[in-house]
Amino acid sequence: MEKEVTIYDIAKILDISPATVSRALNDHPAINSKTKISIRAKANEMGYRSNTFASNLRRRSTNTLGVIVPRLNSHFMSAVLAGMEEEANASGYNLLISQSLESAKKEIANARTMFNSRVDGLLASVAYDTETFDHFDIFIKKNVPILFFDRIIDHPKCSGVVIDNMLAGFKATSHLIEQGCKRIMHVTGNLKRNVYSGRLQGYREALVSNGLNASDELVLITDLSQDAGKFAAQRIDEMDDRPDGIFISNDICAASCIKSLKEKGYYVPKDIAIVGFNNDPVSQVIEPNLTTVYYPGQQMGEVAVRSMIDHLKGKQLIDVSNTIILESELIIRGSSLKKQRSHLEAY
Amino acid sequence: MEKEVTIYDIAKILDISPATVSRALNDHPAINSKTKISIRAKANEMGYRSNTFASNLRRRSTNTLGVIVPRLNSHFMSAVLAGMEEEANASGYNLLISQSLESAKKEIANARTMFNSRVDGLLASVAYDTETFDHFDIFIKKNVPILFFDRIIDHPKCSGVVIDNMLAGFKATSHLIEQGCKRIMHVTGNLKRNVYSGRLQGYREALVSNGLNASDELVLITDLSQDAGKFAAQRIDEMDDRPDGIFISNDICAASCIKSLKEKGYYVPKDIAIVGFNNDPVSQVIEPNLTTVYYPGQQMGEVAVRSMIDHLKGKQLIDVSNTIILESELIIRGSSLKKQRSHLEAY
DNA sequence: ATTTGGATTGCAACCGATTGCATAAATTTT
DNA sequence: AAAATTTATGCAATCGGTTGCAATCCAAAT
Repeated sequence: MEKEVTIYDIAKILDISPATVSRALNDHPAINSKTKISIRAKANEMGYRSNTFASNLRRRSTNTLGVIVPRLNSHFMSAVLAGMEEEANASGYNLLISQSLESAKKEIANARTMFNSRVDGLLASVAYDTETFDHFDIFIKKNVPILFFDRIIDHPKCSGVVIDNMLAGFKATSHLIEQGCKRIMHVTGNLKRNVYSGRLQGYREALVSNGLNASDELVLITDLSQDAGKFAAQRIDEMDDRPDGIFISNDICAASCIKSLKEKGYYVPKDIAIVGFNNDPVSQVIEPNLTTVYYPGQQMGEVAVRSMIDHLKGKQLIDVSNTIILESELIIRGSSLKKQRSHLEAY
Repeated sequence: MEKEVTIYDIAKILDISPATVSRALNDHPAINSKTKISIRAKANEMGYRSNTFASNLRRRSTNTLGVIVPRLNSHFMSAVLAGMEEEANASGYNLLISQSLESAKKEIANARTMFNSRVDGLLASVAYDTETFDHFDIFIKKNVPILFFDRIIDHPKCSGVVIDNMLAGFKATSHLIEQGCKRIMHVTGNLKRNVYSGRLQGYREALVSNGLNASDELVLITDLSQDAGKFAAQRIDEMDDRPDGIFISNDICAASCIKSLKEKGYYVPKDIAIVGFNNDPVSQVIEPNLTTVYYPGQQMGEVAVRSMIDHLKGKQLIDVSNTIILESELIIRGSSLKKQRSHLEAY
């Protein structure tokens, strides 16, 4: 184990003070540029690396952002994290990542850990069953900025990065209506979460403005898992008055639902047209290919980190508690096309 | 912004020394248990939180593990990370995660960052085109343990967590042979990576031991992307002597290949049987469902972190440079079943 | 009553970088 | 040439825990 080189070692060799070395390495304007050059050269030569802890301790900041996500292993979240990582890395920030596994309890524990690790800022997408904001209060109190993404909590001191879920839900449903669907079902998740309640609202508005049935019996609240897709298909099979279109808030769930429906002998989209959400890889593999809402994960991650870092560096926009809304886009594929070429893609 | 509480504040109030407070909070055996209790109570009451930097600075360790992966956004890697996160979290370790995006250059930069962040240990799965070990030398020199997982590099000082890729490749290929395939193709990735070279070797052995053609023209080296799947199908379509079975080292690629083959009018598995790798969600959505090799991602992450932490805590097993081999399992689905019920799953 | 030894606690020196203030050196102004 | 600035560097305190070693306390042993 080699001994670590410190600024003291450099100072001693060059016969100057550690303070000067520190300033030189941080490009402080008060240091003569020739001095800087020689110090830097020597530092390199000696294999010096700055001790982050000493620096953090003194400066009282960590250059680390905390990230809490519901699950790491979803296509969407992977994309978000990939974006975050790239952006953070480019600005010299590190990410401390943890997952709540959709449990509020674990989320609370994670928040605590992040807090104790003294992250400079927190990026969070809340769990399925998170009810309160309490566990984030400590951050607010200590002035640590919080930015929510995707699944956000409205709070006067926090900003957020989202898509317009209402609009996305509206577009998805309207598309089904255009394709001739008259009785449209919606399979969604916990309505405490903005993403699901927003989409539901968009779905309802589309129905209402077209004079279609928007009753609660057509809304199925699930955990949007693969099993939930099966369950939905089962449920539909048992209905007297079956839907001719379904808007499902998650592609994995939608794909599994299509699969089950086909097994039960229904034709998609002829009998039932389906629209999913997320543009997950499965949407391009299921037959028929799944119409879905594209949702810019990578970009969401990038934007979230960028806006957090800008905020930390004092460059933040005028409004601290602003919400950034990213575009989403309906990608039309076979699973919803009743009118055009639907016979080709039917099965 | 509230003032942070330190052990000095606690010490002053209780009229004891900071050293005692520090020891009490760390459950040091020399401290009287009653003293401990009262110190802990007071610490809680005052909202004390330990300053990690001061602690790290003094102890010269970070309680942080660095993780370098090729990509964050794959199903397999998400599972690995989820496992790592769980295990690390349970032991009070943090994860610093970065992705190489399959580029050796970025991997080198990431390694440098990890090194400068003074991670206690490094967990890595190397990029597609990593050629040398050089960028990891600094860790070895400073005695920072490195553990490779999945895509490993053999090095006397590093341990690894893998599956038996050769065996998996052998099983997958043998299965195709059992189903009556006589001319089996293999689509794989960069052979510098153990995972691909191992599977290739297993594939060859299965062919050879069954007296089948194991020539190079049947091996297609690609990046295993979706496009590569299309490309493979295209290539097959142009062949004079077409294969009747394909073993593809990645489900995403395999699914896309099946899709393309179907579009070109081939029947799977009747004309061409296919086996993939990874048990990605798409494998259960593609029609016919994809036979694949299950690969315990979550468990791999858990084991990697656990074994790293055990090592760091001095509990490591006798052999420092051991390799842990996890079980993989062939999951048989429709895409390879020529004999049994194949007509049902044919299309 | 004195000694012995384990159980507790305190002292004080770190860990390595940062920074307000003072000082010295170089340059300009008068 | 002396005074006033400007420019560069150093001093020393500080961030908050950790830990080797010494000191103290108290009950058991002699």
